[in-house]
Amino acid sequence: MEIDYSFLSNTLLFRGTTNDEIRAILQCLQATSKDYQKGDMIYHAGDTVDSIGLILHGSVHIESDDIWGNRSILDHIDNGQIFAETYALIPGETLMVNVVAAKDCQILFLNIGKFIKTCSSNCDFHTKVIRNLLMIAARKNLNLSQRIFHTASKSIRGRLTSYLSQQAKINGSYQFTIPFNRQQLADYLGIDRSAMSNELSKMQKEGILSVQKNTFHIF
Amino acid sequence: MEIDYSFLSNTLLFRGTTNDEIRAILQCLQATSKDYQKGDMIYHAGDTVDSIGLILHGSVHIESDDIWGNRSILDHIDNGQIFAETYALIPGETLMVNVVAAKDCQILFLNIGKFIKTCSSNCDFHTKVIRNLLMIAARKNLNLSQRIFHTASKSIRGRLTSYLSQQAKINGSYQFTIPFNRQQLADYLGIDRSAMSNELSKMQKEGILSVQKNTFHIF
DNA sequence: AAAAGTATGTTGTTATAACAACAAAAAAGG
DNA sequence: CCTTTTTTGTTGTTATAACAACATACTTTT
Repeated sequence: MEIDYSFLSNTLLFRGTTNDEIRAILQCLQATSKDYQKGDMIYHAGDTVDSIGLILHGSVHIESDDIWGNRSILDHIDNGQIFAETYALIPGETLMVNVVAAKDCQILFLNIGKFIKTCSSNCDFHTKVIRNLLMIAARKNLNLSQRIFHTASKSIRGRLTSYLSQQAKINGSYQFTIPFNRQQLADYLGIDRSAMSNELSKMQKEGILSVQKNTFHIF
Repeated sequence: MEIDYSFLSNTLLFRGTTNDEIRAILQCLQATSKDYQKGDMIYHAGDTVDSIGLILHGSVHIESDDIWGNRSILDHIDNGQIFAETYALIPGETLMVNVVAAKDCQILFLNIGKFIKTCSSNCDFHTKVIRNLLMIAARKNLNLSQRIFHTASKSIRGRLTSYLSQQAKINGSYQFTIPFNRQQLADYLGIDRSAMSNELSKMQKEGILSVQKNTFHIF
């Protein structure tokens, strides 16, 4: 397996490690890589896993199929990011979701479950990876909490204002651009797209905000 | 400060550490304890924090006040558990919620932010605490993901079946008892209590399930 | 045991969001 | 540049959940 160390050392997981350390860690983590074609299922709902996936090339979707067969995309994971770390860390916990290749991709699998539990060599670089994992988990936690927060209101208006207020705060400006199109924003907030469009129109008529494409201006 | 080492060594954060190690860790984490009376605000929304709280006695609520002053309880943290770890780990991130004493309580504050960033002594017991923190974060992650999952459906029926199916699976039985009363379940699923009661009645009439208090039986 | 306080179920009304269907605008492709 | 596809906005209808108000059951207190 050809390893691109400079790529890995720029990922959140390996941040702050040297090439030598990465080499050692990959050994510990029993790293293997595998290629997938767009649409391939990488992990199935119901699987138990002990390896996280790190995306070397391409991207994946975290998807959920409900009982009626409706597929919804819960998350998009890009190049350099990891997935399934929660499930790899908690032994025996079954995946609620599918992981599907969004593009052709190459995944590096790292057996983190075994690593956490049994790898005895408590060297410096072990701690680095665990710290990095902790920071990734904390960040993910924050994102999940925020989403729950923004969907707490029962009205479309309430959810929009919650989300948009936060975006304004993050950007430090009443004018900002969001990383979603309308459908994605509606999915994120758990509401119907057309109803949301309608509400945004009303808010513009009321003079609360203005929108051009993904750029919002709150008054 | 009197430290109850046997209590601490039974918490998830200090699991697997000896009394001597706990003593050293508390030093590193600049541990201080403080007493609060029921209703006291421990952390305010908008604060930035670098210390996590570990509950020595009592319990706290994670609360949110919306713009209209409606207070909703997002989480209940008990004796031995920690709070604010996400915010302590991510520098500069402001709290979205209030932490309020649910009972008279004693909180041990641990400066984890500084610890993660600057504490240089990478000893065995440091790694233990970080590992424990990672496991706590992963578990929290899973809980948040599951809540998002159960609130993904737009109908009350859908949310109930999602939640109840999972409970049945966790308990390995079609008969199980949930840790919520009706109001708490409704809050968790983000729906109106009376509407939920109504839906549960319908489901019972349809012969899908039966309920007595918090005990469900799915057919 | 009575009284007060909570929790739960029931019902009817109302507001609102989902849904469907389409038009208009924007982006992508040839 | 024209065609096709995708995205967004608009409208009307319908289903449904929120809400309010109350009755009943269950707890807790004294």
